[in-house]
Amino acid sequence: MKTLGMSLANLVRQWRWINDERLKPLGLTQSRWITLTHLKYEDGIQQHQLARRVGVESPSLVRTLDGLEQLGLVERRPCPDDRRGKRVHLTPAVRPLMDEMDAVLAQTRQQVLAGLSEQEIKEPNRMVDHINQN
Amino acid sequence: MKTLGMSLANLVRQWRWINDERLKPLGLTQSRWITLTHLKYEDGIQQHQLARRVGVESPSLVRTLDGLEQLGLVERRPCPDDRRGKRVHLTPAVRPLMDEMDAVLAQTRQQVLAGLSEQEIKEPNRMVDHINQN
DNA sequence: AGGGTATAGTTAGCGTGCTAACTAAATGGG
DNA sequence: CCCATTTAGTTAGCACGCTAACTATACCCT
Repeated sequence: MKTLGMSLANLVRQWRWINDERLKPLGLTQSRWITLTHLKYEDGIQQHQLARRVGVESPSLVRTLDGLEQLGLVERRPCPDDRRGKRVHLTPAVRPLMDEMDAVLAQTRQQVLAGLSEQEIKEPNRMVDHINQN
Repeated sequence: MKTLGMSLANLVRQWRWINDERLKPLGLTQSRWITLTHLKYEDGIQQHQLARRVGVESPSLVRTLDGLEQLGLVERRPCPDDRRGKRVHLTPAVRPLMDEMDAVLAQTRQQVLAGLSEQEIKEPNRMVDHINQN
């Protein structure tokens, strides 16, 4: 009596649990490491764009950034060309964490995906794309 | 810069959003309709067993059942052979909702899965199984 | 230029998952 | 038989998603 949707939801929660458990010593939670991962590739990106990349609404990101800022891992700076906006920058303090974080995430990923082929791994993306057409 | 895990998480959130949006008029939210779906197949099941079926911890289910009980859709009755336990029963009031709920869920499911083969649909379950071995 | 609309960020508050800690009842071993 | 451990349910409080509503700024159109 379990549909695909329920199974997927459980899968996502377990995946999250594994990462959270391992990254807890670093003070990182899921929303935080996802945000850092995106910032690593687009440091200085504007806040609403970052929200889009991460795939959450603005208010969700606000709280995550508040946490990261308190940890001193991230900095919000005013946007030079738009006085409403803020650019988000990584601080030097984040460097030591990054490598360890990446290692943990890679390990989890490998563990979860072991035994699945390239093609099988790409399948869910088709579903995501399909849904996005609504 | 989006990993499979993030894509899956987004997919699950969107799926949930679609169902919640359509079932809102009935007073149902995700945790509620999932619970009802399981109860439909095992009416009178004990609370901790129901939590296992649904795939959540006991405290999560407690709150969901509180809500369903307030709506008059569900009833907690004492367990005859264990004075600690409670059995969860559907009430007659739930009947009119059931059909509509099933229709909405089936429609969403079809919409999300359109264009995917049987085999592709079963793929995620392999992942779930794999993770469960940790 | 001035006024309506749109956009960036925030705050407030809800839904739903979790763990930790508690009570009451069952169970098992000396 | 009694005490220690386990189990069922609950409460309290956190993480993180959302929408609604607010402020400040930008933009656009007459």
